[in-house]
Amino acid sequence: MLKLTKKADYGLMALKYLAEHPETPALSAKDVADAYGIPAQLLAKILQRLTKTGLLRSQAGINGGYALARDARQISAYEVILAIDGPFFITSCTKGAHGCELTPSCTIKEPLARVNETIAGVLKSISIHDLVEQEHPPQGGDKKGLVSLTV
Amino acid sequence: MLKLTKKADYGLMALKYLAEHPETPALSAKDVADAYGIPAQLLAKILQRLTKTGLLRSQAGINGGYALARDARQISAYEVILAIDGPFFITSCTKGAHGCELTPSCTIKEPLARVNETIAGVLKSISIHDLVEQEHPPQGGDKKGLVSLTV
DNA sequence: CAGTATACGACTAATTTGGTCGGCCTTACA
DNA sequence: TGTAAGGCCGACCAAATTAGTCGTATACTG
Ligand code: FES
Ligand code: FES
Repeated sequence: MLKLTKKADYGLMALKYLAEHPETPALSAKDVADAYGIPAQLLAKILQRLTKTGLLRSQAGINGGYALARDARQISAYEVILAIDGPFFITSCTKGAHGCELTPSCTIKEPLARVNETIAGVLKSISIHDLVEQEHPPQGGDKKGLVSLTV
Repeated sequence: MLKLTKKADYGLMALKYLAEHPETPALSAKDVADAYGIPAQLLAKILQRLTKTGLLRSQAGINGGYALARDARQISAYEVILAIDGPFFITSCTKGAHGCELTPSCTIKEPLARVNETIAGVLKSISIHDLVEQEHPPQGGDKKGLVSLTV
């Protein structure tokens, strides 16, 4: 409930791993999968998807693999999740398309849509680079990426 | 993905409905279920759970039913969701108990835990009363419950 | 060409969620 | 005092989603 899918998690982990190895021109799906002990074929599919959405660049053939398409700072967690799991809405009813015709009396969705935006905002404010940074977390009064919005 | 379960949704709807009818001493699960067209038995179970966690007061017997245990302002969406779906973590690995022993190398969880807290914070800042209020939403520069935290 | 890698779709398995059923206990009130 | 409206609870089944596998085709390197 209200949690990332494993695929999205894997995706983030992989991107982070790639961000940590900027020297290497490309890392194969297997390399990354082995590093974290996640199913290679599954990760492969995930990376393929990320490639299709433009977050990664791929190279087939020997010594091929994947590399970030942009700087780690320019890739937000939001993009990754979006690419892997598709658009997400906290409310069950999509609202945008045709509303919740079944339960027209329910007005819960409106305020919840804001929660949704808030979450999206937070996710957008986190970049892959941030994930790498916080590897060694105990830094003091850090304050970048301040999120502030009214509910 | 990253969405409320229907149960939680139902629960919020029900609480909102109860909040909208403060005159009546108690509304039966069936009353509420009919009002929104949701399965009565399922709603009943949800309301029972909310009762057990102290958000509702119940009354058995004829003319019995449920009523809010506290003022609508004092019940947060967070509590409701927590009561229905159990504690939620955005990360797959619970982290608290025994960490992610399987993938000790993964440090994704740390920053994501903050996202988790942010979401929880937003949810906590929304009360059932807010849901009722925003029924007729187009009010101007409202600014209560401002959430602000660093990521 | 041989070998290593991505690309992609179909499929199955596992998990989670949604929903139902049946029996029991409590209370109002006729 | 008995009966019907209602809550309470656990077991169970069904549907949906997610996780993971397999097979095959294609691309690149040397
Ligand atoms: S769930 Fe669709 S309007 Fe409430
Ligand atoms: S998923 Fe558990 S540490 Fe990353």
